[in-house]
Amino acid sequence: NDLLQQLGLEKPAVPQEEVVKQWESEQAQLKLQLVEGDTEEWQTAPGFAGLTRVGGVDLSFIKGDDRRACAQLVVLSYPELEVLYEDSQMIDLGAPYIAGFLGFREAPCLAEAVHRLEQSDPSCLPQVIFVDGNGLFHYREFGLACHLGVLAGLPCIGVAKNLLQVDGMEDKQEHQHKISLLQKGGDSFPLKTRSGRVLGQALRSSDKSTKPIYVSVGHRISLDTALRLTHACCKYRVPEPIRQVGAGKGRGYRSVSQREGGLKRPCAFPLIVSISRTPVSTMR
DNA sequence: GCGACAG
DNA sequence: ATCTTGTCGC
Repeated sequence: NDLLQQLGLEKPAVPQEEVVKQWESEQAQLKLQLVEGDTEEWQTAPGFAGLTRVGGVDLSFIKGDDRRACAQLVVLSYPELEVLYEDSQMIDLGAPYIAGFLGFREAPCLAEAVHRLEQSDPSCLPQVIFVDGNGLFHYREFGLACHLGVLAGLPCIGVAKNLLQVDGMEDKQEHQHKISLLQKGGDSFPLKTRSGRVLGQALRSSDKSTKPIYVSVGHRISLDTALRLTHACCKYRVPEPIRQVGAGKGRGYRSVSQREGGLKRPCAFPLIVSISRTPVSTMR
């Protein structure tokens, strides 16, 4: 393999079929550790009393390169939704993107980001993490949000911006019709499997957005709690924790104080702990 | 051949 | 995921 790399050639490719087969069994294995219901006191408390930190994670890529990416974790205060902590790290993805197996590509590096914070300042760990992608609303009921939840051992909520065609849930037209019935922010309808099991909820996250977001359980939270908290974290269509992660794309070198508005008050936490080694100009 | 395909 | 300008609407 070293010789092949020196010659600029690719390593012998493992048949994707084999990889998928392996990953399917790994998903089934990890799924055994999944916890579907509420496990924290704040989750059932009125107004989510006791919840003070919500997290968001995401990966962003450089145009032509599907291997190099910037993995980010942000922690926001709740209910203020102000940024308390931000971690950006350039990483090299080992795994390719295969629909239904996003977790193998993204979960490991995101779990590492959580681990870094766990080591540096556990008191700043998020009590729940919003994940860009599905949780139980998935072909085998184990999407990225479940995957990360199990790896990190933290409550996670899956939020997808596009509908994943799971099962034979229903006609696309019937789905569109239900969407048209969502009148205001907070309105939602269940995403049921053919057997009647509810895997998620389509949520109109704000009054202004017509296109819903798809919320599902990741880990250690109930769907009802996930839905209510997601709505509570939406100023715009995308939940603030995930939106703020996006706001940090390509800004690995910039200090937070240079960002719009800067800090509104002193913060006990370091804002950027790890450093992106990719020049800002190459991002986005 | 055509549609589907989270990020 | 990423590439991209304007445009329509509140």
